[in-house]
Amino acid sequence: MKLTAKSIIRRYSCTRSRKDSPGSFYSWAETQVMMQYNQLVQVVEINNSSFLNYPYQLINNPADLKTALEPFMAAKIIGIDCETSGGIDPYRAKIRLVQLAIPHHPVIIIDLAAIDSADLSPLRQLLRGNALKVGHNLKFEWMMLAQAGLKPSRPFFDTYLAYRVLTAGLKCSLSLEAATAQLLNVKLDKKLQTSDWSGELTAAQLQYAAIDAAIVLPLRTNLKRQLKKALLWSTALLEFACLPAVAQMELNGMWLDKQQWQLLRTQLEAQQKTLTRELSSLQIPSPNQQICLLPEFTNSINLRSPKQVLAALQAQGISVSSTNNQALIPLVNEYPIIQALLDYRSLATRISTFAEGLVQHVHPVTGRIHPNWFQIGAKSGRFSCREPNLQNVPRNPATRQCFKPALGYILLKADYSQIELRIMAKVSGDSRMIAAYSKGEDLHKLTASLVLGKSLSEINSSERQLGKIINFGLIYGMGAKKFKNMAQAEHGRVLSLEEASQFRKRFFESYAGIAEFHKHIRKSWLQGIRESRTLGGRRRLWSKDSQPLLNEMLNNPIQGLSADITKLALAKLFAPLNRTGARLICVIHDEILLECPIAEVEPVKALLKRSMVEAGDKFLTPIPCEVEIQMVESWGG
DNA sequence: GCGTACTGCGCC
DNA sequence: AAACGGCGCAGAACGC
Repeated sequence: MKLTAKSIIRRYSCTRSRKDSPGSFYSWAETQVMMQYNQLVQVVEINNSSFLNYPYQLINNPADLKTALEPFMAAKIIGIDCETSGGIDPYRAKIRLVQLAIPHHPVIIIDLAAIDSADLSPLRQLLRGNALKVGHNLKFEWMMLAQAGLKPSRPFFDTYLAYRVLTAGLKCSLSLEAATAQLLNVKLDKKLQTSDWSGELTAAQLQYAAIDAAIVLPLRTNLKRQLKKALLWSTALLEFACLPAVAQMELNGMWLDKQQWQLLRTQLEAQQKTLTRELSSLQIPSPNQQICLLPEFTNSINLRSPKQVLAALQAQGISVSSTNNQALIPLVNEYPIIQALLDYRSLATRISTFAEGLVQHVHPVTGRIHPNWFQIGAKSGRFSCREPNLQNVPRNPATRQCFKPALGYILLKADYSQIELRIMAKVSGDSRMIAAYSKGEDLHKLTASLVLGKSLSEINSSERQLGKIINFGLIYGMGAKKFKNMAQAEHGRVLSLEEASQFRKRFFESYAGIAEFHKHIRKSWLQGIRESRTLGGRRRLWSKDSQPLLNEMLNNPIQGLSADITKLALAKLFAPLNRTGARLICVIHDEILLECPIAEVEPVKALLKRSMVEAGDKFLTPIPCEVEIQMVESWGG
């Protein structure tokens, strides 16, 4: 059906009138309407407010604090910012200033160095109140205030997260400076951000501090309007609701058994030594090679250099064009040295990135690992994690067994079962998938049976594994060639290109709903649409100078909704979890890790399951959502 | 000597 | 033309 501009706008307004709530969701058809609308509208916002000078009041004694906060107690919306001395690590830095802003009122700057913690109760009460707390990257303020015994309560409006929700997929700075320049046409001077906040403060420093708290209020107004206009309000609310859980998780950190880790490291290094000897036959090819019997004098290559490895392999008569796993795995049977090479490289990664790298992030104060969690780290809406990245710790038991709960605690490890396949079933409405899930059937087995033309009961575990590769590859648009390679590399099954494309064809014949879904997305891709939406309404954009890839558009609605679901679960979990002794310590996309006092396992387990299932059901119904929870002594099980 | 792009690989 | 997607990290290679 062809839509006119007018009908798109009419249908769009209809969609917009839905009630906004965190995690409210849209039908597939509605997400299509949003996209078409956004193709029509170009929004230009200009605001010339001047924030060069902003009135403020410095508070440095208890009596003034009480008086100064009185107008804030009745406020519904408060701008918040903190300045810290001694860095930005919540376990080592100290808050120097807390700045609070309400409209038409001087900013209150509270000097925490001058006021005793016991005299801060008016501030504590204010932050615990129901007012909306607005700030830029509130995860930081939340952690710092929590460490000072001033933990702020919901609701929050984080202009940093809001700006990311609005611009997901685009390359742009998310700093307060960039956001105000872009959205308010106000140029902030951030030179003083990293100045010394520990001694006597200058008027310029105080002025700077005041502006940062004040500016987030008009920034919020602007962002809220744009979010609503772009139908991103419920996504933003979901992020805001999730924020305190993320901040708390970062403070909590995760314990690593350093002694056991050191033991593992020693073993890995010993293995690496053995492999190095096996690989000594790989040499730098040279036309007039000298034969030398002592390995330490041979011109042996650097095994971590792709360039040298490639040359050495080719010199041995092995015809390869790349030295990555994909290219080398098919050759392991033919050339034993290739297996040794692959093992060496795997060990090299596990030693440098993990054995050596990870342990450097154990915090000197807490003895735990506190990575930086980025709530919207990925264009799809997924989390990312840095310094260190706990989302890519090797799965092998010896590694993960070093991650343990604190004394008196146990780990609860909760997984969504096959969440992305279930999401595919939901968004495509594929009848065969829906029927299979409602009967509790195994989708990987089903796929294997459909593609191989066998009955379900005939499928063995190896064939099921092939089904898994097919499911996860083909739903995101994998081509026959890559599928062939993958089947060989990860499953050891050698397919001809014809067989591979035959399997691929059968897959899409078997799941006509998925084929239809792909066709639909392909169509909007061909139309040049530069955005993708999840059923939660979350949006990913592509900038004008980058052509969206079809497969990115096929993947985004699935991966993005998975993120929506996990975030809704975290938002639901946060408050009730705080009434227990359990702590959120890690999130790996569809997996949530809690550290739980042994005495509280049963109620916490029930709470965790309920939060996750409710979040899943909200988006997946009628597809059942399954969550598996394990109680374990370590992350390794 | 320093910053950046690339390769390769760990996870979901 | 480009053909599973999403990350972060380490080391080598290269350009300034």
